[in-house]
Amino acid sequence: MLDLRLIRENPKLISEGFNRRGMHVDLKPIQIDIEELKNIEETRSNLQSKGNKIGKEVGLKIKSGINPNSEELKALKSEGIQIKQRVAQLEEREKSLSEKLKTQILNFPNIPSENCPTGKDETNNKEIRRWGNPLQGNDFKEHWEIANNLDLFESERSSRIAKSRFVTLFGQGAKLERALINLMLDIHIEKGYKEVLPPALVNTSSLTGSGQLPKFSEESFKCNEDDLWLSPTAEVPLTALHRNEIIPIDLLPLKYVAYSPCFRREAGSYGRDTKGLIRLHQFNKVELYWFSDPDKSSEAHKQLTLDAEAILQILELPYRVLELCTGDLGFSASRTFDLEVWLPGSNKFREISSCSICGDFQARRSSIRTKSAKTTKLIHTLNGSGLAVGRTMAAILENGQQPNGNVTLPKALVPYFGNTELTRT
RNA sequence: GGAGAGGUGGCUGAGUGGUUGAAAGCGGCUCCCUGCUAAGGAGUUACAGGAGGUAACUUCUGUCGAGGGUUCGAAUCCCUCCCUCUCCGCCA
Repeated sequence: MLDLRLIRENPKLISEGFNRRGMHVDLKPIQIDIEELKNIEETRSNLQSKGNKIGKEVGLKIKSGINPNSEELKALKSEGIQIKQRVAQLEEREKSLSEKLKTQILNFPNIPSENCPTGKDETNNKEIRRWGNPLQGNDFKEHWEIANNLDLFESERSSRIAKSRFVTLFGQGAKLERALINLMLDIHIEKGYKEVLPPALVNTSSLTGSGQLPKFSEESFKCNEDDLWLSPTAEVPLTALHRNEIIPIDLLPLKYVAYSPCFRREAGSYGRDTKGLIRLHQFNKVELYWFSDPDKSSEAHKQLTLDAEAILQILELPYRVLELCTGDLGFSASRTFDLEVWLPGSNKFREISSCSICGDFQARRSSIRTKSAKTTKLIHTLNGSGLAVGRTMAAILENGQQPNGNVTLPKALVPYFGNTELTRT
């Protein structure tokens, strides 16, 4: 959420930020509403002040022994009633105005960081670095073919259980998923992250706090009987973990790593990535999350990205790092580095992690602050996958595939999996 | 799901209609005294928003789980909801 005060005092900064995202919003009407709201608040609080004084006066007079039914007191009381009625009128207007403003502002995305390159869409993203040697050739199979051969998972019967875009893992496939989750968690814990296993269902406030609501309600599954949604990413419960808190500055940064199943409706992606593990309604993810001192968040962003990259390196998976341009930036992010893993079967890089700094955007929505000696200020939040587990499995299958149909596993995974390769059983 | 109890400041915990934003204690901070592993004394210590001032600061409003209501006046009375705890039932 953007700062009301900033909209009031520096609307240019905001509209320029929106322009860089390719959005054009006229802030004038909002500014007018903010101004009116301010004026109403002022008159209202003056009236209340008057009312409070009358209340006290009545109390004192009664105490001093004046007849409670005297004309003097009656007059005071009726003045009190009148004030109360006028206050009620003002409050009504105030409430509808501030609700209107709030919904508008909750629908505004974050302002891109000045470091974020301006661009129209994903074609303007900037490659920053590469790691590893991508396998090239025409003989590489896509991961679902490999998996099918090894009986790792099945999609068709999963739609019997649930619907399309769900997958059921079997045998070595299930075990590999488990091994990957454990490896990722262990490595991050080793680096000082605190492990969290959050609820998979989250309420409306949590989704609003991290930016998924109100704008993207069609992206998440909702439980109709309750104020609960299936969490689309652990970013949501992790942000909500410290909602309405003031975190002492010497405790920062708080670094969390969370494994969670993630649920997404994938509305509007019919026909895309219908095969395999790339785009599912339910997938597993290990998420990295920082609550950072706002003065140190830029450095934190780089570190978080490196921590996510470390998993790819340990798993010997070639990848590249992209800096997203303003046109491809997510709603809550002010700057994002995407990690894309190499998939030789389809001969391209695929997103496997998105490492974003959100500045105070989520912190303002969720009211998460820090306190140093004198001042209280909003903290900065950062998140990134470390990594998306299903896509990691796809990458391991495609990069480790052998001509005989087996898959050689990265060395680091062997202790977790208990074998050096996946074989036909 | 049924019955009961309760939700107050960083924490513990008073407060059942009138200068109570809230006693007391703990903790935190500042200063003083003393000087050796400690103790004592004084002061200070919630959050949000508005107005005024370069600023230190002053001032107004709101906030005692949330939202309504009664009243000139509510932490205190009434209603609804949420949450926590205890007992019973059910359940992985």
